[in-house]
Amino acid sequence: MSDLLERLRGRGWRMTAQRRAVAEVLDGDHVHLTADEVHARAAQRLPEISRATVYNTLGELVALGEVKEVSTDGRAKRYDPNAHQPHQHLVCSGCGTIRDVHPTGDPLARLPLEERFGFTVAEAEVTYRGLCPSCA
Amino acid sequence: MSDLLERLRGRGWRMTAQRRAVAEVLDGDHVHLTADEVHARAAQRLPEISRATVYNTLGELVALGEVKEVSTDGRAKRYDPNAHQPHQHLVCSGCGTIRDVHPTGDPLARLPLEERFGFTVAEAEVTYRGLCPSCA
DNA sequence: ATCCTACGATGGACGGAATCCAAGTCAAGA
DNA sequence: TCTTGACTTGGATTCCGTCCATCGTAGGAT
Repeated sequence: MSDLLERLRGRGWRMTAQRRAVAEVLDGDHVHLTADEVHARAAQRLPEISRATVYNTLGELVALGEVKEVSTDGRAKRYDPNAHQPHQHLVCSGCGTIRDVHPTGDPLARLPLEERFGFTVAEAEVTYRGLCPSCA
Repeated sequence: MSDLLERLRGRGWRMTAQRRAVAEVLDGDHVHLTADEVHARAAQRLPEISRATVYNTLGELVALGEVKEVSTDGRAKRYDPNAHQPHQHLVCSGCGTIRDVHPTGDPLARLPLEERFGFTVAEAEVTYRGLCPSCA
């Protein structure tokens, strides 16, 4: 149990059993769970927890920068607890598994000013697609 | 791109008024329309065209590689008729509009071998996020 | 320790996007 | 022109996620 709960408390989070359950689920393995999967795991500890609460809590964690959202083509969003280390994703086109990867350099720097069209560009998200060893 | 219909016919596509209407919508400006927008524009020519047909046809065009799907967080997918020229996307977090952009260098080259975990990496998709001039 | 109250939780209704399905229609080869 | 299987239709359905009115409770105040 890391200091995630401590950080949240320090930011004025009102600590409830539900929020603790969700935070503890995400604090575990570095997998990329959907909101429903988070709900299922949280419900093992706290059977009455509602889906709405899980969505609310995930949204708050994202807003606080403790968790990142990963949107995978049309399916349910996934939530990535590895938010403090910048990284990108490698997705297997066969089975859909996601791995965190760390490309070199800053992808933002690759977009020249004249290609920004007046946008205030905040981030660059890179998704590598391919086949994992077992699907190849 | 006006030979799109020819290419499709050459691939054994049965040419119907509905498919022609959808293909002609995409053959126009290089904007990134949602399925509903494609439906609305196709319906100007062919008032009774159904949403299901638009979805079917878009799916077929994607499978044929004539159109690319662009999934933008939580919003409706957009369809990119510019499928033959490699490019990346700049997305406005405010209104969802998408622009094609051309970063320098090859994003694939930035993923070191030891970060590929045995995957056969086929492509890198980069999404730049920010605010467009009117949303800023 | 107890009280208060504003913030959080609940779950059912709701909404948008996309898919499914059974029935009707029609393009195009014979 | 006929035939047939591919295509179209629109309504129902699923999947994800949000909204909302109501109830519960964490934690500061007393």
